[in-house]
Amino acid sequence: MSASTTPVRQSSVRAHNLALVLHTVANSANPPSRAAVSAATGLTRATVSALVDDLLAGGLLVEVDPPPRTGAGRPAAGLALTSTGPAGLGLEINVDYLAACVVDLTGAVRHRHVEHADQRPADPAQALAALGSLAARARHAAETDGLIVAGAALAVPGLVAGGLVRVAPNLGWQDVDAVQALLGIPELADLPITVDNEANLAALGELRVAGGDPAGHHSPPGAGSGHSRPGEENSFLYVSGEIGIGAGLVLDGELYRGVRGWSGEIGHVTVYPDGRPCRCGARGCLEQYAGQEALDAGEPLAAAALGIALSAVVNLLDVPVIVLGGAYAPIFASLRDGIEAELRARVLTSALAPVVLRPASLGADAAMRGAADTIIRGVREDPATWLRRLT
Amino acid sequence: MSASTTPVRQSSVRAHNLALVLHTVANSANPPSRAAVSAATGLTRATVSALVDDLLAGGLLVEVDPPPRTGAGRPAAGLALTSTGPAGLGLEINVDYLAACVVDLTGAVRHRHVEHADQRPADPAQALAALGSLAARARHAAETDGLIVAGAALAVPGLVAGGLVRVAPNLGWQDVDAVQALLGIPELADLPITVDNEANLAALGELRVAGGDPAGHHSPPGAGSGHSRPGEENSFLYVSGEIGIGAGLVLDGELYRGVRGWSGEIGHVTVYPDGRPCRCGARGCLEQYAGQEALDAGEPLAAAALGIALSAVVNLLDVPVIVLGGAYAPIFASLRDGIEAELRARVLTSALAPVVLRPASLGADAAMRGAADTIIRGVREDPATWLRRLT
DNA sequence: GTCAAATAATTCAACCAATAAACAAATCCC
DNA sequence: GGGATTTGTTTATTGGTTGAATTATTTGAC
Repeated sequence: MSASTTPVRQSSVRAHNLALVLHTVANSANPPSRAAVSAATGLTRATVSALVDDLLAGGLLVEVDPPPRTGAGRPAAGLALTSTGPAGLGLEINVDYLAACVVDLTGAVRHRHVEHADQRPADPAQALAALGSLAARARHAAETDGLIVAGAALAVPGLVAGGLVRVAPNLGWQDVDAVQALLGIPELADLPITVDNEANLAALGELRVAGGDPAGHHSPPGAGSGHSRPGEENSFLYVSGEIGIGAGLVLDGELYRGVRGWSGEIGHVTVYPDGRPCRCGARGCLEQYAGQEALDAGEPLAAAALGIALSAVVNLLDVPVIVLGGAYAPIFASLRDGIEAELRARVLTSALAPVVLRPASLGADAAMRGAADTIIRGVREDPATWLRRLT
Repeated sequence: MSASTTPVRQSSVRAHNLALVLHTVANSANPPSRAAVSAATGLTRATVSALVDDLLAGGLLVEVDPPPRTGAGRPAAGLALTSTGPAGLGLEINVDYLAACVVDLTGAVRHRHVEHADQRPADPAQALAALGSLAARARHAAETDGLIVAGAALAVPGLVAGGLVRVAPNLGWQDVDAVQALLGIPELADLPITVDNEANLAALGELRVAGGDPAGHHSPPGAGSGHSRPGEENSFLYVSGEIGIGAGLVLDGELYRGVRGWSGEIGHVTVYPDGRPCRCGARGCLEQYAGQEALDAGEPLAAAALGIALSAVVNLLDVPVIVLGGAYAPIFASLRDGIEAELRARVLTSALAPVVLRPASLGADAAMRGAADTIIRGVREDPATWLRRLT
């Protein structure tokens, strides 16, 4: 418990407990009753009732048919996340497509629009205008479904700091204020919008699938019961192989962005100190051996180079799981043995517990999904703010 | 705000705010008044008064002479951490010495006992018995000073997991239950005792000096005002060069131990994939080029190898500061240029903001100090539990 | 069929902790 | 000495959880 710097008042207690109840409902396999939530959280039944009332009134929970009866007693009312409440708008701009999706509070993808087109000839303003109209369409479709879009997040393949896209080499962008551009579109002007790096958001997308949430489409092998586990699958490195190689690091269920937001530059980890020169100016960067260009050229060292760099990550951070995404996902089978051989040899603790290596589950949608997830995650973790919004 | 899994009651509010007040007093340059604490925290003066009363009654704070008067108004009563309250017992066992120290709530070292002797011939039980009697003497000395030892922490040069020293190669230990051994000594039997890796604890010792706490002996260059800063000096990598090379990673003021507690194994990060064989079985590990044996042999590649490995850390984690400790501290000047050249070349963002490299400030005492700090940190971050102890 | 047992959910008084505002204390400055 | 000013305490109020009692609804036994 690190002493945060803010005072706590009674209302913070309520905010916390609202989040706790929502979280418990979200992570239950079957719609739980108030009594079940009470047992799971340690809160009194009376308190849970009061909190649930607020969440029902605020349109975050709904009562559904109870879970199958077990014995005697008054039947319970099942609780579930609503599918007509707040939703997140996930946006992505990449070299050869624009995409938008809407995810509801349960984590279900309700709308999905993808527009294939080479963005490189377009200047940032043009590309963002096109994305904006795609986003506006997605929002409109969602709201005719009864959803309320709570915010939007944009994934870009580049370095983001202070809300600005500092540099996105493959788009040819530099210091672009993407948020301002999107806010300039009338249909989006009222939304809170954020930008983040594509690998970071894709990592969050994988988190949704892997850990913490049965609303995701598959359970990881060996995962325990529905509750938030301490670390096993909640800590992993997501590696996104594109032209460059980016990584999103999730530690204990939280994305670690670094002090200045520049973490995850695994593409420029040195693999062969005297190796090939890299466009970053150094020599022997991973990107030169395992970037998409090297892969396309049939680089024989790709898997070994990845294994060496990943071994460094595991030795330093003790992350138990590595997820390969982007261009790596489809060729996972051909990379696996080469990477695992290096991990076995180079990770000091590999004998004690092997590192789990797996392909990304969401494919090309990971970043967009992760972007939308950040929005609904915001509502889930702070429902009190959402409830206050109803003036 | 990640929704934790525990409910919050009113008493948690009090516990949090007690910690907040204590933290604020600890991080103030001059003894603050209740009103100043109120202003700094956002809590009401009335609330601060009530909290301070508890902390005074519980012997964590004392009233001292007020800070120099400024203008009109009733004079304030200054508040300061007590130097006769709870204290932490820091223990260290290493290849050629045993050590114990006592640190009070203000962070001052009140007692320090070091016993030079080669521990390698001794078996674990012998070594721990000797350390135990050193610890008992330190505790006795502290308690005749009016201190109350709140707990002890032990630093060992090895891999610790589940409270056990799994392996400490340089001591020749394997699966040693050091805590049990120490608890077997009558004078220590009532203390909460923990063990941790030497590099981890040394990192925490450096944190005390570098960030967050003016009670440390020097302020870092460029550090801001007394308050807990977001990241600058609160995130760093501490690298401890001994026979092996360990690292303690501090992110946002918290030690990151890894999912299984095995983080920080920088000594086995690959630097030259086809390089010298390492006793871990791999090739080209950093340890072979920058471990103490290589340094003693005058290895010319030491600085470069360190620079390569550290560049990987910075690229991955965006840590702005690297602290060199252990055997590196005394030869810092000779390593600096070589390391910085690699960092400049290989860290992608080095042009945007250079990585700060500095020697450890605490020298050989870092781990022992850090161990003691973990105890008083426990009291500082959760004063409510300490207060409850007075049945 | 009726009644007892069991389980779910709500109501209500008590309690705890923070707040706001009034009040008391101690000093400065004219 | 008296107003202005700041510190610290007192008191009533409010928000939120608790625990016990109460109501509601079902199963199962006789």
